Amino acid sequence: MEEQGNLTMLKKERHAFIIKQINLHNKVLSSDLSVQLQVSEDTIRRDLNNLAEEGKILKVHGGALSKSFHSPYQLNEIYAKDSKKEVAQKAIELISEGMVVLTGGGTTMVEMARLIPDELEATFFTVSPLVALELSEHPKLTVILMGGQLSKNAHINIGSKTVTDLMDIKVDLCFLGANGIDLKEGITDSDYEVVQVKKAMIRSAAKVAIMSISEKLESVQKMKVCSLSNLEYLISDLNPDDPKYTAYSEFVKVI
Amino acid sequence: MEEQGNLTMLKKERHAFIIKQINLHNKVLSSDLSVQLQVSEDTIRRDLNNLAEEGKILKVHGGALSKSFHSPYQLNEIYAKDSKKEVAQKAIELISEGMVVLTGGGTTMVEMARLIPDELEATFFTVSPLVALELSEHPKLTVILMGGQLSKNAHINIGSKTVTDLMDIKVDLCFLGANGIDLKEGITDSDYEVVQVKKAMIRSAAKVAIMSISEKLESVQKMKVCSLSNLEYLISDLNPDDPKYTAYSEFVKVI
DNA sequence: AAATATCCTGCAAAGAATTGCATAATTTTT
DNA sequence: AAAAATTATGCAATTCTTTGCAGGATATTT
Repeated sequence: MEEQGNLTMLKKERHAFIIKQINLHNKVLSSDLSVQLQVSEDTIRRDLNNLAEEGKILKVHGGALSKSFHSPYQLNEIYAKDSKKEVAQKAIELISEGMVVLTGGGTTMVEMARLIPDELEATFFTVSPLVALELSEHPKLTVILMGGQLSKNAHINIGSKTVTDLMDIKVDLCFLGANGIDLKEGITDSDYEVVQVKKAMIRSAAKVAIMSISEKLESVQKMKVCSLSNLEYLISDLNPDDPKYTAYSEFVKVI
Repeated sequence: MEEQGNLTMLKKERHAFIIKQINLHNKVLSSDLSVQLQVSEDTIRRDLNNLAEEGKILKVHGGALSKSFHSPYQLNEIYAKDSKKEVAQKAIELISEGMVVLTGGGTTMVEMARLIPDELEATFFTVSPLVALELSEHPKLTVILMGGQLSKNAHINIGSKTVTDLMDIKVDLCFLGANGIDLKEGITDSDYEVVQVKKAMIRSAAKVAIMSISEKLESVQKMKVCSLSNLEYLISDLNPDDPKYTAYSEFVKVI
């Protein structure tokens, strides 16, 4: 994540970087940013003031904090692990204005829902009630929850109704979590009904992105969802040029 | 859950940590916090003073206490919750083994979902993702979430998809919240799309029960959902023989 | 009432923020 | 394309905050 070397970094770029850091770690220090962005602390402070005026961060002595830090929900809130946030952040960068997106469930997906910038206008279909609720906090998104029977464990909607309803939609990009990812076996999962829904989701999407923390690479579950060739993107917390990734990069865009 | 290792902890972070501890244990000791947060007790005391000035905690000799037991506002909140629990409990008593039930959204409905006894085996349809998630914690229930577009405010699914899907189901009993209840005007609500969904829910149900805290009696909203004659039950926190209820008891079973 | 623990006040050092100003970069106008 | 206007950046001097500590005051316990 070397934003340096680029001698001219525009103010807006720095702002974007700062926001990203805050989303990732919930806080930033002026001193750190000064080093990372190679500008004086004065400039950083001015940046932080700008962002605070825009209401995007909470400026405090020494740096700034995520706004959600102060929200009433904060108290019981358990923040996602940084690696999940990283995955979520990378995923969001694939979404562009006006897109129609379909998402599965899981904590990484919930984290993604939280991190979507306020300016983005898009349509989100989801099979997860939890993701739907999180997305519904967003000011500009249209959120459509696919109905169906609730799975006890995965907290997503399943069953024939969900599958047939998915046949009626056509989306630009589908984000899917995965329990198993393997070079030969592709994407695998352990629950029959969940697999059916994931398959239907993939059929409805022009492009599919798998989001997963790197721990799940090289693991295989009982049932196959799809092979790697069905995928467009593989998003994990790894660096795209990580050696663990090279074999995969022949089949999918690794991010 | 140690916040250390992070060499610089900002003041606001400490405050957040302290609040979290107080919510967890109802009290904190300055000496403990000094160790946990790796700052001098003086700093802790200053933090506690800050938080006390902001009215968030109650500072006492040796540390601080949760304020929640002393604030009249909190008491009201708890009281309001109690009356909702009462309504929810009465509603549950209408559900019998094997029934197929349909529910709307709202805090009372969520409360009901929590209180359903573990032994009950039944099928629940709901238009509320929140209620669905709560119901899915139950060991024996089958939960089906009706899909649709998420309403920003009411947190229920709305739109034509929801309405047409509701046409396909037939349930024994439908539980509905209400914003307005009035002898002449019947059940009323303020949002067009919400009203459409509620009407569809009523059409799908053999019997309809309105759940509402008594404050909402004698209030009228802009749009009509149905008249009292369409209802089977009216459930509130009032006693069935309360004088406020007598007029209603000619049209519906008051509980 | 003596011993102990906790609190408060003022102080000094370190770090952070602000201000004004000079300089450089960028955009707009000519 | 040059000139002018605007905006962004870094620096130095000043001011403000935060923090830990010392010593005295105030509680709390025994």
